[in-house]
Amino acid sequence: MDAEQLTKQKLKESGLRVTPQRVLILQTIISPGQHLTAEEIHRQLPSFITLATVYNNLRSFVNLGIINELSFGNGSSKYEVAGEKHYHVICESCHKIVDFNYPRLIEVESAASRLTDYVVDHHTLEFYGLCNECRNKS
Amino acid sequence: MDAEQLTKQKLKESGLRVTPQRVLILQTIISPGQHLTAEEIHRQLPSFITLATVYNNLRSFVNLGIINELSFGNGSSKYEVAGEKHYHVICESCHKIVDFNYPRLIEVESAASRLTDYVVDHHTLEFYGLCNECRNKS
DNA sequence: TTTTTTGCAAAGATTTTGCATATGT
DNA sequence: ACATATGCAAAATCTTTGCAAAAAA
Repeated sequence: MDAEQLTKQKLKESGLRVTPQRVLILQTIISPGQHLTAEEIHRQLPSFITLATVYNNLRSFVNLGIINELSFGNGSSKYEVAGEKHYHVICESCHKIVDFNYPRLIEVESAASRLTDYVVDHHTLEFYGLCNECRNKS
Repeated sequence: MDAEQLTKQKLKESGLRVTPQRVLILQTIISPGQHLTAEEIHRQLPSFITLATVYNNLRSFVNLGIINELSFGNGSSKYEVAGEKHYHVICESCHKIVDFNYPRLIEVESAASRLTDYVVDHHTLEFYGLCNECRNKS
């Protein structure tokens, strides 16, 4: 089954109608290791797809757990396929994101639950630094 | 030395002019355990201080390392005094933040450096769950 | 044919900016 | 006096929304 079929199936499973817009938006995000902003996704799509449609669908996909939203300080988000859990390493200069596999920090999470009045159910861990290219530039 | 004097000293050390606006803004944030949005800070201040002035100064303070900015998905930030490093536990319902002390994850950071092409210099780790009050509500 | 989705343009929310005026040093 | 900060209103960003027209099931 090719990428288009997979995408369509994913939409059906989620109870969403299969529209060309959705198929194309999802296909753009679906390859692993991609982290795109709404703008970047929109730019890669044929021009009949509106930015508003991109935003609307990204929100649906996030709500249904098909994709993850990564929020940043500048007020914009990046999106990735939901799949294997992993952490992120982010370049402070060009904002490129790379996935990084490491055992989940479940004990730190338990400690957080124990030491605060919260029932903790997940956490986010992001590493910041400089990527190879940006290091060579400066 | 009282809070006002401490605040003024901090401003001078940072090379900033001591204006009443700055003293009041900084005093609002300075007590430990506080995590306020620009709006919340502004609301607590006398009305002669503009929201624009609050934003401008928050940015200066962040750049000078006097305070930390915590960014969120909804596009708004919260601010806290810079001081002892700690992690945060965030309520998914009311967004209340509580500080949480735990040894820094330096080895995970080294692993991130080692396993990616990045030179990592810091990380952020946030725990999400429900606070006591919100749990009792639902 | 019924319900959902799209596109458009307009509105929202948060944050930044330009410039004249006021203030700190 | 001089440089910097403030206030104001307007602009900039990113994202959401209302509603009529279009498309999916």
